[in-house]
Amino acid sequence: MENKFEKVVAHMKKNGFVYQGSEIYGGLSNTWDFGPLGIEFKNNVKNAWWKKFIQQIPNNVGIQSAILMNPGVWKSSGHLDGFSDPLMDCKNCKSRHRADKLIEDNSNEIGIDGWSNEQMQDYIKLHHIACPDCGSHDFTEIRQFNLMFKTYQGVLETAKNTVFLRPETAQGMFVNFKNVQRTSRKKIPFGIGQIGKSFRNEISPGNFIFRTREFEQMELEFFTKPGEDMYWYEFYQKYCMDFLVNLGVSKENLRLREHSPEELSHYSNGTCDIEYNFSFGWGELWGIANRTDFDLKAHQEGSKENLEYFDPTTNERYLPYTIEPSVGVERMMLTFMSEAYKEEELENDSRIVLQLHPVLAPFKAAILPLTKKISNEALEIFNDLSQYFNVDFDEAGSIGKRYRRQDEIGTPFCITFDFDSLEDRCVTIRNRDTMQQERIAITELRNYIEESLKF
RNA sequence: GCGGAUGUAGUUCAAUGGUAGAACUUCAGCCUUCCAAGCUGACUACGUGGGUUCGAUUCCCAUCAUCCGCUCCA
Repeated sequence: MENKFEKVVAHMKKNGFVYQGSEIYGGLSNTWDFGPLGIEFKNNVKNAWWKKFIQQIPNNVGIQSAILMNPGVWKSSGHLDGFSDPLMDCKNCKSRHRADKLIEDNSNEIGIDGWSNEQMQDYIKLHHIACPDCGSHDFTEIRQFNLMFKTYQGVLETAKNTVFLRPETAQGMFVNFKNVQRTSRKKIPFGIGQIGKSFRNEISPGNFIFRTREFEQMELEFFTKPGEDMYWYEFYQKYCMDFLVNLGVSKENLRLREHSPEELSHYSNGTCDIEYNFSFGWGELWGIANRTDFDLKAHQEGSKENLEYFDPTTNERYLPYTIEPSVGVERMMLTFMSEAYKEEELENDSRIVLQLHPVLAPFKAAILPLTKKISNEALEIFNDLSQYFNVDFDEAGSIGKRYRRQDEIGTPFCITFDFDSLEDRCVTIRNRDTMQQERIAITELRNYIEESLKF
């Protein structure tokens, strides 16, 4: 098990799942590009989520909102104020600390949220709060780190046309709550989901694609009647967990961790994380939060628009509560990849196998002519199957070598076209995980593969 | 952002103050009738920019990137 994470990372780089961003220019810190296999894999992860969270739940619908939003959105959501950290460095030992945490950890002060940086700085001086690492009292001034990317809409760079790249996709659902409810005619409880990029100026990103400043989220905002929120909160915990398990993540490597009251976000009265046992430690994968009516209320106040839901059966008006399962696409990719990566010892050699669920595999099958002499005939199978699935065609090297190549990139089925196939119109299909082979008619291939894609 | 480590083909490793060698991979050709076979050949590297020097991949500085800690979170 040693350094499994490194092995997985090396494997992804080597096979063109992921490249260093802007590599030929020396890279750009913390940016990663997805290669041919990586984007297939990523799309499969997203499509699997969409299928389970939008397509198969009758009350859920999807949207795609703009990354750039009116700055008022971020003012109301609390991101403009709450998404920035007051940091100070210890001049003696060079460690970095959050000023507000220093005060909270070293005093009985509570509710210092509204304090200005000067107030916090003065408080720390006045109460001789020391560096927790070295005990020194020699801090730099507080510097504000805003976690939101900032840019300008229009060619003038003025404060007035400052806009932000969204730090989460969730607000797109909240601000469209009325639009979606009206046009989709959904009744509470219903959900709005979205997959898209978000941007956060993390102080310290890292662990490969686990934490990047540009990342992709899959978020569902599920609107419930107040009082029914806890039911759905628990429902989605289980639903998310099942999603992972059904796609091949073992239960031992998953755990549910409830947030303590102290670490709850400003918007939440209940949050739990599904954590995965990455080789670098347990890491948060999926956050399921009960956001109450915080967001709709905030936007109702900020926009002066009435966002209440009218319940036609009871004639009640209320602001719904929101249950939010929120997950990062890249983290989920890492989870599936870590889970799938296996090194197997065979009789005389070994193989690396990616035991990805067929739904997630970049190629669903590879068509392999036994020799190049029958490539053209085998190509017909490729031409047929590629109408329905992403499939590969490989005629280079020995058949054994080609099996191994496909094993390494997670292809669940290898279809070998041999000389008998010319006559009997059957092929050998070989299963990646069992290494069992069976002979089936070419006309059955599509059904055979399709069966494996149900989950 | 701070501290520490690292930086040579796609990968893993060499060598050298006189501009680099191999294995595997990849590609082409020959061969090959179901699990990394063989033969022949080919492509490909000193992260970037300065400095010292007659000359730098090698020494020095800066920078960029990666990894590990601090921190944070989907």
